[in-house]
Amino acid sequence: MATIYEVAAKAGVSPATVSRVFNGLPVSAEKVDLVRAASDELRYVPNRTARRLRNQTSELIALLIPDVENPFFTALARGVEDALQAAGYSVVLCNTDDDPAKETRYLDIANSENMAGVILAPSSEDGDIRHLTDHDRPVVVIDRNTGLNIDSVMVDNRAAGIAATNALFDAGYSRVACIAGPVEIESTEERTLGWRQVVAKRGSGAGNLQEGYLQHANYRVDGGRSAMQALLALDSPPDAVVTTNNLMGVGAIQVLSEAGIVPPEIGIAVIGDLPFATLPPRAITQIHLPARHLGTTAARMLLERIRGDKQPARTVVLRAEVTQGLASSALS
Amino acid sequence: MATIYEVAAKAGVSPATVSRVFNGLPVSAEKVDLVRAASDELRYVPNRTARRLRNQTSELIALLIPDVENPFFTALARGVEDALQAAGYSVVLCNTDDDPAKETRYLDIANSENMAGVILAPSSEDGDIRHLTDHDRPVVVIDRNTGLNIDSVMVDNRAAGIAATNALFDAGYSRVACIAGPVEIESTEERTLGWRQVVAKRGSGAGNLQEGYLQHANYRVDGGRSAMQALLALDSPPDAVVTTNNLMGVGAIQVLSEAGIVPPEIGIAVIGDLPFATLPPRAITQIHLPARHLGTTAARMLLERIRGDKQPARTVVLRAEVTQGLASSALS
DNA sequence: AGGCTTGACGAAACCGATTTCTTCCGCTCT
DNA sequence: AGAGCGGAAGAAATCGGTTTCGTCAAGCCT
Repeated sequence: MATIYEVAAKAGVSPATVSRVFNGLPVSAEKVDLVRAASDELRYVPNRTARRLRNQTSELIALLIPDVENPFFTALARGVEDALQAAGYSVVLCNTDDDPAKETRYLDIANSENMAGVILAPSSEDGDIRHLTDHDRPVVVIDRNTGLNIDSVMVDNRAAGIAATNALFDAGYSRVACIAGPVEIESTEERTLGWRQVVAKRGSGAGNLQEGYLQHANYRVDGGRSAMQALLALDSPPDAVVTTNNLMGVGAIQVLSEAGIVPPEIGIAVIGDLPFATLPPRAITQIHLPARHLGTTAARMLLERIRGDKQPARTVVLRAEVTQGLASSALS
Repeated sequence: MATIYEVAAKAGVSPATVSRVFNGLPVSAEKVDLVRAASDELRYVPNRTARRLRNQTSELIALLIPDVENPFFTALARGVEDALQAAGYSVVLCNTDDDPAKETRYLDIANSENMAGVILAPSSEDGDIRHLTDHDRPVVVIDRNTGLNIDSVMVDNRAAGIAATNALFDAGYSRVACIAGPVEIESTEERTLGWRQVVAKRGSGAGNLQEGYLQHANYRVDGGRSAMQALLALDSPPDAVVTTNNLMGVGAIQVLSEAGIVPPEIGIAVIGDLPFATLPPRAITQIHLPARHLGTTAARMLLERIRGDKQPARTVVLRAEVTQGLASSALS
């Protein structure tokens, strides 16, 4: 790797002049040519490490997500990347695996690498977010209330839960269960509250909140599977089910489909998208979470901070959008 | 951010001693205590940029993949991460979006950031891989023949194509079509050759290679959709289809399922995994690509290089594994 | 006791950029 | 003509670590 000194020596100028050429500072046309020729010949690429040590900043932005295998987060990542790429930044994706220790480690890296900013998507447990504000590095948090003075982009999770549940009642189902994620996760709890609220109002008769209709499980496919199996084993199983995330929805649908139960025999509403669903469309109600939009929004807010915006922290709330599934009456 | 100089001043020692304490070099117990106390109090974290400028290396490894939204690549990423994490490295994921320019940009970044190594998964077009060997930085390439002296991990794509096609003939289907990716991509072409080879041998009668049974489309869900629609529109449509990647498989299945055609009325073999499939198991033959294993293997090879292994470049070939689908005879 | 090894540790060089400080040159203005 | 100004460009400081080199004192040997 050629250095700026080698280029300077070859061009017969000082390193300062080479630096000025590369940064567009005023240099005589004659020397510009000399420097360009020398740097081309040596295939000089400025060393970012050295530059960063001096400048105390880079064009790298860290995006921390809990699970690269979850389409919700990869869609979000695309949104982030699209927006930041356009602004000349590069995104490095860090998989925290829902592990606060890994999250903290990557945050430390982002700091000591002098990255330009950080976008943090929630992991199940609260990591040491204080690391962030400490170093006055621009940060945007996605879908998590930190209680700190940090920009955030949220989803209206309560509304999503309400919409999902209402859609099932509207379609004619009456015994609507809920497959929820771990109680520690704020977003899934909010969605569950939305479900509970609608069931309390529209559920049939007195026993509107059937024993066992609320299943907590892990946030992945196998969590959805075991929860659905538990629901099917009930004495009076539900005729419809809401799942509070996409992967649990996949698990639930797998179990039903293995048992030969398909919509509209049962109603299914999934909060989140099923990007690789192989079922006919409209068989399932989906509450589309604006994953990509969350990403672009977070990226734009981060860019404003990087450019020096000092206004108090903002919270932007985005809404989900419903795609209607089949009605229960289609059974007849 | 406290620096090593501030710590040294507070502890009453030289910066060299502080550095030695942090790197486990011999320092008297007394001074170790002084330094630890001072650095704790100042919450000192070594600046990685400065360290790297001196050491010319970091514990960061870049993983370049063409599409973060494709489960094959995210599974691969998990494999890479698992192996490297255990060895004390952190992985940054870069999404090249099948764009040679982006690929080149990330490679340049990996170089000028002095990253410890690079793992490169193929994009459709050949980027400027020569950038890699230039800088004698450890590199492993996944599923692409470079012709250069670079370590690589390959999948036996021909065998996968053969296995997929044989599975359909074995199940009793006789008119087997193929939905292939863009011709430029080597891996999909190899799989297509496998299909062609089996069809030539086992296809019915003279017209064993029906006009239109080979559809080229883009490597995504919509590519699979349009190709499947084209196949259905043929005068004599196939009774089974092989898709040369997972996303095209999803698209094909979606189209079939919308048309009310489900296995075993039609045979489907997908090369790749359908991680979020919502169909009953065994409805579809899957040729499981060892994505995660590809990742761990590549990571391990890279680690050997980072540790100074200088042997000539190696190529490791992994095989896919078949999960059998339903037989055509199940129709009756 | 005197020479020699050994180990701790500070001073200073170094990694490769950027940027300030200075110098130097040519030009304008009175 | 001489003071003053401005632009180009080199010398040197700087970012924050690591590492070499040299010093000094303690311990060991004959």
